[in-house]
Amino acid sequence: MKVSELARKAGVTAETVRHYTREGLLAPRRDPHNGYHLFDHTDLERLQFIQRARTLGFSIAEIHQILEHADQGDSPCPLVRDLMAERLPQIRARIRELEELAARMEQALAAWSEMPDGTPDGHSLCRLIESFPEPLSSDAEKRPEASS
Amino acid sequence: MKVSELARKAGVTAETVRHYTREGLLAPRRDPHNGYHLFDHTDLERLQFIQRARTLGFSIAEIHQILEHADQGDSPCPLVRDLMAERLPQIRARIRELEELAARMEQALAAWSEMPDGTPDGHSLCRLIESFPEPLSSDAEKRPEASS
DNA sequence: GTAAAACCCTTGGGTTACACAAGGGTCAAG
DNA sequence: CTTGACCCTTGTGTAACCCAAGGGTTTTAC
Repeated sequence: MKVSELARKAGVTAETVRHYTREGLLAPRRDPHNGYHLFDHTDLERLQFIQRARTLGFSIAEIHQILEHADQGDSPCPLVRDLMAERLPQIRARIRELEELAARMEQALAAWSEMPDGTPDGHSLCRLIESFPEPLSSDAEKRPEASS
Repeated sequence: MKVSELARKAGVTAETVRHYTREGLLAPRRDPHNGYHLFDHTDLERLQFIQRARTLGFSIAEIHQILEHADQGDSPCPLVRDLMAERLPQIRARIRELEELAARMEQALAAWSEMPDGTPDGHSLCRLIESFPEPLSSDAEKRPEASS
């Protein structure tokens, strides 16, 4: 099958399939006549595997490692376990950070009602933001993805 | 003061200061003699404001808007409130996603003990991953930042 | 007084996981 | 045989910086 059919069966875009192919996660045959990528059933399984791994938080680079192990006949499972054990506390930490962030924002919104909007006067831009504690210089705080 | 001094006082890297300057968040004077950026106290306040806003989840582009409002003498507070009200549910949603992710990973690690590692056999790459439910094609699940 | 250390500048490339557009070849249907 | 639907590759953009290179400047130390 060709790119779009594989993409449809797996529920991803054709661009994603091409991306994975470029990155070497998928290695389809080529139609020698026109250069089209030709995928088979194992490619579909592989793609579904990739998707499951993505929902488990693995990066493309990590999945690449996992697939290489498997392709060499080695069990990738120990690697997978190590990666998970490494990532899990990071996720937990991230959750805590975001919870603190949400708490700060709620606190800010609540404080609003008791604070006049106030025009910036050269010493204050927005009290609402300025009234927050200065971020400790050595903080483990990482930015959330502000993807509005 | 010069770049490094401002950076040190605010607890960021000199690169970050230069980045904000390039992006127009900071507009230091220039030493006409050598072209160095020259910051004053209001730049330090501005930078600290930026940092607080960052810990509140605002993007650089949003902070740019906020600062522009303030620079024109308008109160940026209503804008800030709108942005927060918009972002907060996104943060909450993100927390839920990450919690589900963490739960899946824990489930996976727990399931491990009852599952042999198993060499990939052409139909299975890693049961641990494959035993997870197929991601529903239309999922709102966004990837966590796998920055190990 | 001068040489090395420490800073400053700009430009350009790298990071993640794709999305999107351009420019052009291929293929099935009418 | 001409659309329209695909396919290909290549290049660009995204967020918020980090880092290196190449080259000027200032400060410090001997």
